[in-house]
Amino acid sequence: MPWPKEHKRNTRVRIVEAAAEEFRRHGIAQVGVAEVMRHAGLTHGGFYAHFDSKEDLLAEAVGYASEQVNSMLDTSPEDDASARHLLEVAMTYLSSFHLTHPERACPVATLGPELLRGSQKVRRTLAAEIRRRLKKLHDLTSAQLPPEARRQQAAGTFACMVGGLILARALNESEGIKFLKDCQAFLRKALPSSGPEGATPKTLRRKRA
Amino acid sequence: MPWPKEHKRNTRVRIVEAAAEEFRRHGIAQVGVAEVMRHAGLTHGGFYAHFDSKEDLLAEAVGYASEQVNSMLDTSPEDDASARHLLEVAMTYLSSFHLTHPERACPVATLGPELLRGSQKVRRTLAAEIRRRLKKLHDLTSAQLPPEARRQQAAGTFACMVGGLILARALNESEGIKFLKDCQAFLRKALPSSGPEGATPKTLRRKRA
DNA sequence: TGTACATCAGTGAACGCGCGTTCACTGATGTAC
DNA sequence: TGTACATCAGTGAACGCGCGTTCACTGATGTAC
Repeated sequence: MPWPKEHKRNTRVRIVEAAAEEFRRHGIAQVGVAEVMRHAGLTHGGFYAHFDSKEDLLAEAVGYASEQVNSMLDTSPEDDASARHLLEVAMTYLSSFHLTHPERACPVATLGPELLRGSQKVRRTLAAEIRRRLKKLHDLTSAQLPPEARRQQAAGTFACMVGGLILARALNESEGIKFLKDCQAFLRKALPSSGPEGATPKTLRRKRA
Repeated sequence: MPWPKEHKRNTRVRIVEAAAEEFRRHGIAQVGVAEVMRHAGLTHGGFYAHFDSKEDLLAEAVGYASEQVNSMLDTSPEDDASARHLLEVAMTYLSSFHLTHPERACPVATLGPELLRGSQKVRRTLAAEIRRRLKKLHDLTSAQLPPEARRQQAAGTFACMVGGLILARALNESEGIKFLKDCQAFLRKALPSSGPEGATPKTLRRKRA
């Protein structure tokens, strides 16, 4: 083998990263294969040695972006505890950082409806990522609640996160940030804390170790 | 004037209607000017006698679609009362009819992020329509609540509506309908009823006349 | 150790299609006489 | 009332650009000897 084993694999990853960033920043139709390749430090001709089509790249980019957001949600800037509450995850999602960095943001919020018009592969990936995130949010709800209540909290919170970010992005920046804060406050009131005493988010943070 | 006065104006409206429907059904990039014109019963050449560009048409189509959704929200299938509660509006928005009819659905949910990449005119129209809807929802909140609570309810409910519909559309139909129902239930619990007694939505319906 | 070689990741010119936009023309309509 | 005319809504061929995709080629690399 004339090339280091991982060389091509690494290049492929670089292309997916570039695509995930550019698609989210500028939209799918607005970003050509050539532009993605340029951002990966390559020329467009080599693209089809890595992917069958632009749509296939898109499907992978969606998976990559979703994974990236999942890890963002798992770690908050102010809180390095490993166990996080549903409410904290929602607060991170509805943060102004997330608002002003579409290139690293949730692909549902940045590309959402566009993805539904993609190939079957793209739609499947999107649906799978949504189910995964939904389950994740569900697992963060209080185990003491009845099953329907947990499902409803996960669904409603997820919806509020996605819709909140999209609507905030459609307004101007300062208006958008205010809108996010209102969504945050709404969820704080809507989501009963894990303890029965109605604790504020601050008191919910549990540090480990 | 060789043609009836309103002839051209009517044609223009037909083009906007066709565009509002096709863009929402298939996406902006997927629907060409020629296709819109065909749906309006015309050929593509005449388009520029009515609009300066596809983007200008899009801006008008967004306004038209938004208005259409506003009137859908103002009238519910089961309730012809003129005064509707915030919760009822949200239930209508999160209905399976709205889910399965993207061509008549809310343009934020069907086109959302795509519109942010449009011309300034498109973005301005979108932002204006969102502010208008937000105000409308705000006015439906209980006047007895403190101002921030009303703002937060309007924002959070709006976010939950938009995000709920988008996420539901990304899942398959039966899964999507379940998801919508969970979002509905979430909002029913989150939104305190106008009366202090915690009435269910049914009891909130006030008929006039 | 050095050199010829085979492999294959990456290059860049080219193709072809779709679509937004333009423009010279057509023909339906109301008006003047 | 009927007819010639001016107007302008609508037609359809054509242009040109961008982009997804293809393909013959290049050249960097590890290997065999």
